[in-house]
Amino acid sequence: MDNTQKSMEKIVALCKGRGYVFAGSEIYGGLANTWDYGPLGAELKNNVKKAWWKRFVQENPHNVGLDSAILMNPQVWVASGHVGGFSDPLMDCKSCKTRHRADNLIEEQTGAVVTGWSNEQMRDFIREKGVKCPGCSGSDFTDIRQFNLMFKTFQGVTEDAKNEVYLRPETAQGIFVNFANVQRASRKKIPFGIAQLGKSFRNEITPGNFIFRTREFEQMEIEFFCKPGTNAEWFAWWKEACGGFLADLGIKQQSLRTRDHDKEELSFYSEATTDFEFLFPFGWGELWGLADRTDFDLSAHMKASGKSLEYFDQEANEHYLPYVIEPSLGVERTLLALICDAYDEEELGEGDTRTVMRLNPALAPIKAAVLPLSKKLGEGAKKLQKALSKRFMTDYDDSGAIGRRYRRQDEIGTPFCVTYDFQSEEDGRVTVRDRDTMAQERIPIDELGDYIAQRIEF
RNA sequence: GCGGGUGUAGUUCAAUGGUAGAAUUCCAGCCUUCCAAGCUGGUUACGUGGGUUCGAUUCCCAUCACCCGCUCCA
Repeated sequence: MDNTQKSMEKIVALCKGRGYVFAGSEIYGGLANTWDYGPLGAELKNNVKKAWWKRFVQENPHNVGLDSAILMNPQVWVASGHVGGFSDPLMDCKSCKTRHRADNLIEEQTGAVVTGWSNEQMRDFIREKGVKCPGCSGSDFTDIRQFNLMFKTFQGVTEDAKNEVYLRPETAQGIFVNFANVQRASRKKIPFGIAQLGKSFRNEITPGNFIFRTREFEQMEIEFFCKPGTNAEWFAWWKEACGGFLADLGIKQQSLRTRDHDKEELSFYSEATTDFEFLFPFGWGELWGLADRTDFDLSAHMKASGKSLEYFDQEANEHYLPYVIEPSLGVERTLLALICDAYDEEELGEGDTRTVMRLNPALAPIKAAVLPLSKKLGEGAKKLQKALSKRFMTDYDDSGAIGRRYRRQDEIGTPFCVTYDFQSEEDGRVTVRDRDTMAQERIPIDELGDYIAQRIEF
């Protein structure tokens, strides 16, 4: 089944009903676009982050980790271009009610380069040249308003402009400003990468599609520093690595595509950009952005801070400013992609269906559920669950018929259901039922932990 | 933010100017030796705030949230 045939409503309902994702601040009527992760969502999210960290920090010989502050010196955002460039001049067409970026309209229709223009200059220019609305060809626009995508807040107790700080709109800058620190402390040689995982905030004009685009989100970013001239090679390496990681997470091949940006679409500082796009029920959406950012960021910070961020290559006996390959992945988007891909309604015949989340066992929130066949078997079953919980997230369910309990676990993606029956008391074995194949196997209780561990390794 | 649409149990859907019913889910009990069985009982809803009215879930207004577009991006 293609993901576009799946119903986003059903997926959202399941997420809410079973404790993956709740609407934020719900008892107060909610707060737009905020989502809270329930018991299962918190597990899944952690598992995704752990998998990423394991693959790209723990197992990768080049990379090290970092956890930098969300609040940074405002000059960082001036240097990075976010204060000036991370805001859009928007205006609405009064007749057809569509919204447009003033700078884009001018550049498209007149060829004029508007860099550095004030909003008033653009407004007057639009009126003078009769720039038209692409929607209705009219030219009756509202005034231009600036939408800065960065959240502002105040550091310290007084709310004056001096203490104004921003919530970071990306984790990347924390890496760039620590480039020299990390290189020195870790004694890493180029090529090497710095990985960081954390929250970022963007005051998006139009968020939406459940947890796909939110104003508060978590990123998994790597800045990979390499010698200028080797960047294309490393870009190709990372493209491979990103695709491999997504495949290993369990993203289906037919749900994924890559899209290389062409020259016109590229950011002015980028030599190459590839988007990994996922087929959500609402269409293709970007999951992972891979960009060759040249030395744009380090060079900007070097200029603005006056501190050298050059790298000295002992072997070649030369100084240079490294180029950067940036794979930037959204945690919530990955989570949503995994859930959408895993969601399945399976026909069992005679009108009977079961909802199954075919999550990668390594990522599943609950690894094993212990289900005593009868409540009378509670003592032995609870003992078993206690032993398993030393190693894995487990669940225990003795309520209702056994079939119903299997279905509950199917719905939340638990890979293994362990049934403790009357015979278990005698022979010390339990029935392990596989979520995907529904096959059953008798396993000795003392081998159960290893049995599960082997099957959930990432 | 602008335009359009929508708001009744966790979910899906009723009814009504006189304060709401069902299915399913969930919980408890009985029964039950492996895939949503059965029986009994139970919890849970008119998004929020005003207005009109003797009385509003129903009519009006505002607000909040969600969905679809515009725009942006991980």
